[in-house]
Amino acid sequence: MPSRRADPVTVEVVELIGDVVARYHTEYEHVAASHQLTGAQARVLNLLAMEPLPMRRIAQKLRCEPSNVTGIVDRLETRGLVERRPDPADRRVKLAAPTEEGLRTADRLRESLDFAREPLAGLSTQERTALRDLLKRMLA
Amino acid sequence: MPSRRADPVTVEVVELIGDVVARYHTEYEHVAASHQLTGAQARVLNLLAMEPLPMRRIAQKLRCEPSNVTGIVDRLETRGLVERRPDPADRRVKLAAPTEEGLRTADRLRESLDFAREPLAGLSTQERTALRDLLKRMLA
DNA sequence: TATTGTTATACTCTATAACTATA
DNA sequence: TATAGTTATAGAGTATAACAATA
Repeated sequence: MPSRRADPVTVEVVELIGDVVARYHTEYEHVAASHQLTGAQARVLNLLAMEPLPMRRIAQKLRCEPSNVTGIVDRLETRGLVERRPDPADRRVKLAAPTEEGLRTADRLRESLDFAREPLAGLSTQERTALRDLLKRMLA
Repeated sequence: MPSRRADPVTVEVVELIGDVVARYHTEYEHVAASHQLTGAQARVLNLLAMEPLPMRRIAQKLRCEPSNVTGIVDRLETRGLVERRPDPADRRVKLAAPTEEGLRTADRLRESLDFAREPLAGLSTQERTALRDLLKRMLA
């Protein structure tokens, strides 16, 4: 292998992706903070708004240890945004589910995020389609 | 404003960007960990490998409070990867600079990252160019 | 007076290991 | 015995406020 040095365009794309990542992260944390939530809390609340999940599944989605989820859900529960329910099928399992207020907060969170993520507005439909296809291929 | 609901393609692109962000983050942390560094430490070391910086500037680059940089640089300094130097022009300022070993680590880190980021290899030069231009417009 | 870096403090996220209650 | 969730613990990143040295 004479060299794995990337060509100039690849280097540019990698840097741009770094920019996208930084921007995405900054905006996500900012929107979460505007709802008095940390990034991790916002992610969990958003997950649970789609469907209630066992603690273990949350950890898998977040790619972290199950012990961490206990604290995150604790804090959401203290805030009245999430509640733990027993799983009728397996008494070892606790299902974390959003409360009514949690669902409302998740909705407002998602609206803010849609808005914050709208740097795409400057692209035409054709361009967005092209971007979608390229990103898909890249992640394949 | 009747609705700010995004069109389906935009939703798809936003989700794909979320995937890219997650993947980038995972790989960055993984590569950093393989060098016994946290993500924040790797980012600072990478910054300093480009040029020595005052503590204040590092905080600005990381978008965090200056007090946090003290600890991160402390840990890099304990590891012998970074050193603090006085700024001859302003005795209040401390310049953080990589040691020889720090530069070597930064080089190996960057090589690993180039390799890890190579999902781009599946795209042709034309496609990479198109992706670059779309990302640029998106970030403009 | 204003600025640079640090310290002190408190909170959150993180992983590891040990514990409990179920299965 | 294996699994789900928790607790205990320790390390790291984060923000805020107060401080010393220097400008």
